[in-house]
Amino acid sequence: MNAVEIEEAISQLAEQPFEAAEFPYAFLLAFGNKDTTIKRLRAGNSNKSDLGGVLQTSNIHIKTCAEGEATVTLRALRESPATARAKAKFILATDGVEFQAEDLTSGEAIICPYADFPNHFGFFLSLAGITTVRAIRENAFDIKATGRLNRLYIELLKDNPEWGAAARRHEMNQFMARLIFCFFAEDTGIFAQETVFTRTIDTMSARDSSNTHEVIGELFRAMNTRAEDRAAAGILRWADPFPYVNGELFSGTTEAPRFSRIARSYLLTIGGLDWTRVNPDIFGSMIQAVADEEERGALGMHYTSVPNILKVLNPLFLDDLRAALEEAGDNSRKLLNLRGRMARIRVFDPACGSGNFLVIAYKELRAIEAEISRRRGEADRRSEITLTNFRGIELRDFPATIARLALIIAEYQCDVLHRGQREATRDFLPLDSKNWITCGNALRLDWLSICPPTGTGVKLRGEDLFATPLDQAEIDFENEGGEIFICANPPYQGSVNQTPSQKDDMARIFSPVLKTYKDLDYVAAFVLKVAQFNRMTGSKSALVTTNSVTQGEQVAMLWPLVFSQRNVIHFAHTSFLWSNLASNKAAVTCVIVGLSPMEESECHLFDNGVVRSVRNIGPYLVAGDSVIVKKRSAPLSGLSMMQSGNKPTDGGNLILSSNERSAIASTSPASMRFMKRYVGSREIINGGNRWCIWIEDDELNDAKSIPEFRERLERVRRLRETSNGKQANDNAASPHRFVFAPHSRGLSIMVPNVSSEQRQFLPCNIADYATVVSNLASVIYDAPLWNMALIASRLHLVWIGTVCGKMKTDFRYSNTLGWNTFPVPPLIEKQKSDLTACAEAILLAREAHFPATIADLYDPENMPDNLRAAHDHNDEVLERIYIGRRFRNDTERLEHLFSLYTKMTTKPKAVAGGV
DNA sequence: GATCCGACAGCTG
DNA sequence: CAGCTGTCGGATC
Repeated sequence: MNAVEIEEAISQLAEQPFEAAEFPYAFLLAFGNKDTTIKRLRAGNSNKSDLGGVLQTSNIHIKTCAEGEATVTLRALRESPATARAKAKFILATDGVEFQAEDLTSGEAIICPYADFPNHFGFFLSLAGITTVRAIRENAFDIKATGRLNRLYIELLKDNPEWGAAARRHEMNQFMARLIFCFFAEDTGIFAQETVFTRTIDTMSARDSSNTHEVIGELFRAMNTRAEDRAAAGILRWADPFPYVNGELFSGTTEAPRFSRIARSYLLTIGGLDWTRVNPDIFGSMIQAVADEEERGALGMHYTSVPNILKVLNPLFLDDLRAALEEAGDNSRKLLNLRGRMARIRVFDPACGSGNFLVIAYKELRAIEAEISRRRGEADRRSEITLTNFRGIELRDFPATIARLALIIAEYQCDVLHRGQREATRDFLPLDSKNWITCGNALRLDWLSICPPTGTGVKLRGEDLFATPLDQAEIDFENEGGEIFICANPPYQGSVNQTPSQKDDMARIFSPVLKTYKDLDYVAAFVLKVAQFNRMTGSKSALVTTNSVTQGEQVAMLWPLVFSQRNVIHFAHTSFLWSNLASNKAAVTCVIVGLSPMEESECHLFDNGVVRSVRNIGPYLVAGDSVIVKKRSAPLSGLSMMQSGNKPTDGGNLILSSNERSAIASTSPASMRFMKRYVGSREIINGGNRWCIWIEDDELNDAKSIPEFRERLERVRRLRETSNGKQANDNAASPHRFVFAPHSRGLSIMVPNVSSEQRQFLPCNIADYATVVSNLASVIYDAPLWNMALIASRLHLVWIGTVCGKMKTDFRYSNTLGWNTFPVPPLIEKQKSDLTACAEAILLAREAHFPATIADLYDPENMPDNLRAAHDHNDEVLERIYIGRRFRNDTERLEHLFSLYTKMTTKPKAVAGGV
């Protein structure tokens, strides 16, 4: 269940007559517990309550009671030993009149009339496994309104299928936006009489709903007609009290879809909600899901929390403005200048969704402006910050419509907050008619025409920004001091999952300037376009992106282009986990990169809550020079060749568990010679046995005499045949072979391709010739052991952690990016034999703890002393080879590696003589 | 022929 | 069910 569904279930529960015995079960059911869970609680075997209530382990202890006893009951629940024993997170007591609950983790409590408890449902959301951002939890209204509007939307489409078709989609969206505006306006004093919109529909439209659409249409028509034109337009008398609104919101057709009786009653219910409580930044991001079938299930998936938005906006420009405010103090002149500067600031979000970033930016600017006006003694002064300075582009029609509405609502709320209700209402209508949110594809639109660098309407056309670089002086002149700040959380999409249309967008942006761009994430197109725009207009920008564009192979594709546009990273946030409303959170790790086309003397690097002021930030988002490491197909430093492991592409059919292996072996003893040990990342790290079918070409007939193998090979053949992958197709005729099989004899060194960032050393191990290493690990075949000493070193881990890709924030090992690029001074034989001894010592230290796995041994909390000592010695020996002593810290390690890498890749001959 | 990646995905305590 | 940590196979070079 998502938050909206839970809210609906809870509201329904509160409307029904209170039944003391049933309430606890109904409550748990509303929070998404399964029927079987409830059944077991009823039967008593999973009910741990010692008070005759209902206690669900690790969740909640509920007890209903006689009237007037809620307080004592809650105390009893709090003090009950069973509550603690079952680790309950919440306690809840109610008599049907009063409702009391407490969050035992945070100590927060709720005491309210029974009928009001649905308004606090966010308090209990963690019962449903939904851990939300606090802002959302506290805005029950936005979730409630979204749920109701969602119902209405679906109901209307049922009766008016043509409104759902592409041709009328925009009208439908606009219709919904108008309704929302009217609900807001009638509750907040924008319409002179409270609830006039809902009441008029209720009284003027027939109960059978047959003319509801006509009534609404007439009201909309009134709001699109100026007072002086109304007589001529023949506006009906009952619609006349409604003011002229327009602002394009009510222009165009004022037709409304037909309403069923159900739809009409939904409409009236929604009108009855208290719309003063709407929070435009949250509401917008939730409501955008209503019109999108794919998103409806994952409500709030793209909600960007306010703290995350401020991570972008504060360092981009708000911190600077606040510092200027601080500096101005009470100096009237300086305050005036600052206000003038702020009035010219333009904020542009080329992927604005429902306008989250713009709304927050607007609110924050208004707060600063209000403080200026307060200090100047002009508290109720009209704001100089205009909505026209907040521009956005959004691909989907409904969010684009909502974004405009959200800004309008934000403007009104800011006026009420900073200037007072009377001033707000007086100046609000009619709405400005300019359109500042463009519905379209940001990667195809000309940003210069949507957010031109001058306020006077001169349009620069830049079809190909590279082909026609504009003269910087000219732009400075046109810009007249108004700053532009770009902020966005554009869509991410890895190359494999891009739609044909997205691939086409990528081609338009990158093909003129880069040969191999197809492995870039979709968001990279926004990064480059932003950098181009910065260079042309002098704007500064900050984007939330997937951390992939600052890692691994993408760095060498994207960042040279960004730097060639003379942009620098003037601030950055290193990887942080995304958080949103969905119960299974979007599994994505983000970074924030701030780009500036100016020379910045001071850059700010935000790393896990700590800010550092640094001279420069490189594309891997580490302090220091902007070194870019390129993939190599062979080692830079005379190391042994490392390869990918063997790739099955078998749908699991060539892979066997221990059980499967012994089952086959017992029926066909001859099968044993065709089965080899099979290891990938998981087996290297966590142990465990897997096996694979390994058949040489000349043994195929023998192997096929075993029925189980015959069937498995047939399944592999079918799978490869029907695959979309060319390589799989090509190998369909030889299902007994892995599609890629470099397996060879001899001692191998294996490195898992993915492993946890928790470990202080990269896991690696050796294998004998009988082992098949999977494509989830990299291998050095027939390996001199000193190679392993390098892999196991702290230096290598620091290198891999910086220049390779990541899985979330976990290490992802790559031969081309990490091993082949690893800079090592030339090694003499003595050094190699020292390192070999180090590697042997590490293996021996591990052996002393047989059968502990790598995961056990390298658990950072419980690493055995002898193993730690062996690694310490290994690092000592290796680091002496680099600089004659231990490095002081990882920063020094990385700086040295980067500088050695730069030397070795630019002047390889100079290094050969010794470092 | 060989990889690097996933607005991820599957396991486990 | 939430934290943890690495599968699998394809598009791309």
